[in-house]
Amino acid sequence: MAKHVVSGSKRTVRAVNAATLARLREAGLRPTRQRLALAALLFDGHPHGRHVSAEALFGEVRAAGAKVSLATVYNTLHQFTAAGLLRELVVDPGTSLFDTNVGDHHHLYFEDSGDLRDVDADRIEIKGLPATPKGAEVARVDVIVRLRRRS
Amino acid sequence: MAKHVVSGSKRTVRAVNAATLARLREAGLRPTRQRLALAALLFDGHPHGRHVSAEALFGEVRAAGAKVSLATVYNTLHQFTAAGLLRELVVDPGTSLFDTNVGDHHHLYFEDSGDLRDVDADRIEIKGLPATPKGAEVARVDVIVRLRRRS
DNA sequence: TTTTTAAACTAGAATAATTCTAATCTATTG
DNA sequence: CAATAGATTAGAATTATTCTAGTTTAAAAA
Ligand SMILES: [Mn+2]
Ligand SMILES: [Mn+2]
Ligand SMILES: [Zn+2]
Ligand SMILES: [Zn+2]
Repeated sequence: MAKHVVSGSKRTVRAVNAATLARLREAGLRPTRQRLALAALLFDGHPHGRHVSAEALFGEVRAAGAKVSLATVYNTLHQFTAAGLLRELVVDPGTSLFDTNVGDHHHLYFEDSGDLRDVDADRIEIKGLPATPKGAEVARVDVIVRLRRRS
Repeated sequence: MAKHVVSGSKRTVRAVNAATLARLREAGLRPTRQRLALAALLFDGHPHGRHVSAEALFGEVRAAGAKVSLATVYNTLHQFTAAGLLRELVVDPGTSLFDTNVGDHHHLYFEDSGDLRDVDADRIEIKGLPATPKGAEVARVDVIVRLRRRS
């Protein structure tokens, strides 16, 4: 996988994933140190996508040694969401999750373990929904199947 | 519609909706002044059900002249939910809504107006969902169709 | 009835998630 | 390199919700 060299401030030079860099550039977002670190955690080496909370990602990025504030984590998650790189999603009251899978899909939520699995939208069919009202359009359909241990 | 007389503390006597009283009794919840006031707002005269936030219900109950604390509103909403009289639901990050319709149904959410409409579950059919894993059961399926003004 | 008691209620403090502010820093452009 | 718009940050603020611990009350017992 090709790496590109990006000149940072001073003499710091870091190798950066080309796809990540392209993603940010296309979104009109400057490839800053913080965004690159967060994008790497979000998008690199997760072929099946991931679901992450702001607090959890903050923990990861700090553990990875990058200096990023919590405010920047929130800013970045919302910017990535606005740019279509992420989707925001709520399965439990209280916290948002950010989903790196921005394709049309739904969720299987295991209430006991907290596990969340994707279900491709093109594998399922929803019949009988009321007609979309005149002047409105469907922004998104969210299906969450909540599972618990049997009886 | 029949009213029952309930003896309150001291010499206070209030007329109370019989169905509301029965609902609380069946749930094993004492019909306190506060619960009766909240139940009246939630269940009386809303044939099509309602979706309400804790803060909004708190405003209503105070406007109705009842002295009820916000803590009691939260306690009561959660007790009613545990008793199956309400369902908790999140359409937007940040706040829970409590739904007086506890039948199997889904939602149409108008992002611009904040309006939320029920869609009976038996009018819709969802095909292609993965088989429920062994040892698990479906606790609930939530479908939220998010609508916005066209183009 | 009155008494007793567990349950319920409450104000206010505490917590959790998120957003805001205003000062500092930096990626980009000229 | 210098200028600058955009980005980052610490910490304060806000919002939704929960907790604490003292008070009240509905229901049961006497
Ligand atoms: Mn958000
Ligand atoms: Mn809740
Ligand atoms: Zn997903
Ligand atoms: Zn509903």
